[in-house]
Amino acid sequence: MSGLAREDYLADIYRLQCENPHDPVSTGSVADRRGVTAASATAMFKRLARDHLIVYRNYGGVSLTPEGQDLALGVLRRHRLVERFLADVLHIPWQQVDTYADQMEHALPDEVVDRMEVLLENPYTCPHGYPIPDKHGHFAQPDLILLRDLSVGEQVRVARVNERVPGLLRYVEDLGLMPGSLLRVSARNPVDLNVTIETEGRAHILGLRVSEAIWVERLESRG
Amino acid sequence: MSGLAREDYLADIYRLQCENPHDPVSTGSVADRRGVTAASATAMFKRLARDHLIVYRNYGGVSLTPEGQDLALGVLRRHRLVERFLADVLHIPWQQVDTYADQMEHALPDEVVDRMEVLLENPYTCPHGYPIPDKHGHFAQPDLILLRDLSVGEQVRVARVNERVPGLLRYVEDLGLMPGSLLRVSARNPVDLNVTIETEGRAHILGLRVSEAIWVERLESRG
DNA sequence: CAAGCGTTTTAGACACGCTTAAAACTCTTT
DNA sequence: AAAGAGTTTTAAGCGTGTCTAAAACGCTTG
Repeated sequence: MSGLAREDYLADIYRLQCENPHDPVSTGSVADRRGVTAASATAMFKRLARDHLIVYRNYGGVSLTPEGQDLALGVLRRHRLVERFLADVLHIPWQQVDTYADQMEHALPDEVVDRMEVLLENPYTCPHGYPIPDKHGHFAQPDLILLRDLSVGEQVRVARVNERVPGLLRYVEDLGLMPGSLLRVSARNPVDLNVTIETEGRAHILGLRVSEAIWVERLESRG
Repeated sequence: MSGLAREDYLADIYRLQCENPHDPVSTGSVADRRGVTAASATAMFKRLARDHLIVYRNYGGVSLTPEGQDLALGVLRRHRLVERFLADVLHIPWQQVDTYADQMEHALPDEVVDRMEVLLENPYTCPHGYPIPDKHGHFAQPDLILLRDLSVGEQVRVARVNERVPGLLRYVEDLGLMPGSLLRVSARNPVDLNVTIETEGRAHILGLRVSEAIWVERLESRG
């Protein structure tokens, strides 16, 4: 009845769609993300398409139907609320909450998720800065820029850190660049694309792998 | 790899074993408890026996191996800690926590369960009074008596209420007979087996269905 | 435009977990 | 001891979700 893996596929399709909104999501990218073979992804696509949760054309990738997107947003809501819960209530390090939330998110009754939301006082992002959809699938979409794309001298606040880049969370924590941290771009190297930033009085040189995994928001300018 | 339903079967076999420690657990009783057909239970028994988690003889019922019992106790631990968590932290009514915990218990990583235990300050019973095994499967086994078996005049404390008797939790709550409540047996009817009790100044007549679903402990008598 | 490479789909297989229907067994009852 | 009732097991089938190996496709390159 329920279908356990289905929702995971839908959520991953949604995430991939967001990362690259222009083209449809390829079989291989979903298979990679889920850690299964392309053949398995194809088989799942057929089931999801049969149930009108995705649109699937042979050799042409997939996209979510409105119905599929609703389900995907529900999974993301559960996932990110659970992450917040694990971090804020159970004090589990933020490096681990994504993995744990992946395991837990399917089994949680709606009422439990809703009560967690109340307990947490309606957070609107997960600990890594991704938005938490409300019960109707709505969520804030603030104007964020990749750290990679900043100019020298800009002062910004860290808003989001990609939780699926191996080792990044640990690294970012050591540097004091968690969501909410303030930083200033003090230099850019146009050849190797390194970015030098200053935060809490210390300077750090960030490579491309890092600077394109961190989103920031410009500080409100007055006047 | 993991096997989702397997653990449910093991836990239910354990529960049934406790209810009737003398004979082995029958196929039908497990099937009833799990809400599946006897054929399904038989099929699962073969898988569990193949993996040395139960001992299974054709037409002869099943019993847990030490390994199977360890797993079963782990499930019970998770189940009852989650119940406590749902009741105490998320304030979900105790009538519902058993159902929700059933859904959640498989998906919870050990670390999450352990942190819940710390947050709850190491409770040793679930909200209905069943003991919570520790990480090694050990748990307190206090001397409890069925309310059914009390004599007139005895003063006792409610210790445990069977959470799987339909409607009982609601009924018991209305009567003020939650675990911890004190009561005195004021009469017994030897024909219809009704028991009359007094609690908080009010008297109630309890039928057999109720009196054999509530365990009590005798109050410490001072020497 | 054809060759070739990488991606995707098909084909065939398997484990899990469930079903119904029929056969086998056990136990009680006469 | 045979009959019958109730329980349990077998048999056959279905959906999910995965795999490997082989075939089909599509795109880039010579």
